[in-house]
Amino acid sequence: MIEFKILKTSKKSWARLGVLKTPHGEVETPSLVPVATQAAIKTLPSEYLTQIGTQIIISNTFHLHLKPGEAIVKRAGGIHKFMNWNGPVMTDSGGFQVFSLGFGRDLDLGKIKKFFPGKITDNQSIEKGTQPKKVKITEEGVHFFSPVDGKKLFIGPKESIKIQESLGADIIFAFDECTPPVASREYAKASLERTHRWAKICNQNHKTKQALFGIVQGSRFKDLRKEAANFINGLGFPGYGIGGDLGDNTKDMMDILKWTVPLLDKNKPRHLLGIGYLRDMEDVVSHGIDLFDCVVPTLFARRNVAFIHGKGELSWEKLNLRNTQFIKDLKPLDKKCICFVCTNYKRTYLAHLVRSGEISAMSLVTYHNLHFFNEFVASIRKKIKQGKL
RNA sequence: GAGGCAUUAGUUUAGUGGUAAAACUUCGAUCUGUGGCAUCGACAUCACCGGUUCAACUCCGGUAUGCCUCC
Repeated sequence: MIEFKILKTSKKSWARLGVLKTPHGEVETPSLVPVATQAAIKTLPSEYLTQIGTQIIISNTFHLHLKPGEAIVKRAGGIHKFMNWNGPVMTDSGGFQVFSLGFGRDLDLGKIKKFFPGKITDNQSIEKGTQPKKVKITEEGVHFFSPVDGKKLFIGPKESIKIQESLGADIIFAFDECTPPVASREYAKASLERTHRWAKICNQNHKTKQALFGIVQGSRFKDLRKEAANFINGLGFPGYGIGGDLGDNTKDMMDILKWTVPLLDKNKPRHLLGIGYLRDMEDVVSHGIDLFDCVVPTLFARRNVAFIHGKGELSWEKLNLRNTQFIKDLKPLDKKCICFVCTNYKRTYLAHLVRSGEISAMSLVTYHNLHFFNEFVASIRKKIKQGKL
């Protein structure tokens, strides 16, 4: 079980400061949840997570089911022992893979709509009844293929819950369909109704003391989002995820939060699924979000992009360590950063590692980026505490 | 000295009588509940000098350089 304690509610916005208590420790909220898809923060040993301010991580049902299989994780004593991380853990339900391996793969697009020349047009939309090419979505669940070996597999609400119970995370998510950003209203409505039926099934089949979060879908449509928030709120989950496509830009995303957040039980934590640009973080928090997971700090690190302090407080810059200028740069990665990497390594060396294809480049930048993001969120918490947000 | 073959992007190679293709490198950009450590751009007076032709990187001759064979 979890317990969510709100320490302070902002008078200026919907932001709040809280503590989320789990069987594996406490999380100060708002908090970033780094992504450990395959029970690993890529390139980083679990021991390092604490020193970079990580309080909770999220792993993935679909991927762990494929490899190594939940039985193996259970046999090892559950996901915490399996990966030697004794802090709080969430598992995503596999609902995102319905999208990422389905329409996302077909159209080569992410869940925030962007213009991809030649792939989609402005007015293209996915109509009700359409299926992705390789994934088949039915009333009972979803027929997937394994990205590892192409093998077919089926995951529905019951299966997802069962797998997540075997994995043993502190917080688990209901199985949903993450809808594509080009879904028509009719598609989104039909999908939402099915996601709601699945949410009920997840709730009924859930037997353990793990906290099961319901997920609010509804795409970019106001009435559907409100309907979703009301419905999910009515099922009595101990927390909520807000997922699916979140419009075309930050403003749309904020609109969606404005529609949904007020309809959710204010005493329960709200998790914004998959969102975490530094650019949006204050906005997201001021619209009432307590937790959010994002691959940006870790994924960008492996693409040689480091995030560093900008001039002011809560300002930042992006550094592409591949750029020529850094090979001769004797400055630390981020002179305002106190992390292990910034206090010990110079840009010239990191740039060299990047150019030489040394694996440690990814590791060191991942370490720094997570430190930076965690510190960034800590500054936001401080701002709420001081009444500035 | 004679003969043969070769010379195309930084590198390694395609290719065609109508101003060039790929991989890697280099330069830059992108990435939001992570199938891929990826994706998308940029970068060449086709060794040099002549000739044939409406048109030559392509055909012909010469020069240079390299490799091979023979004397």
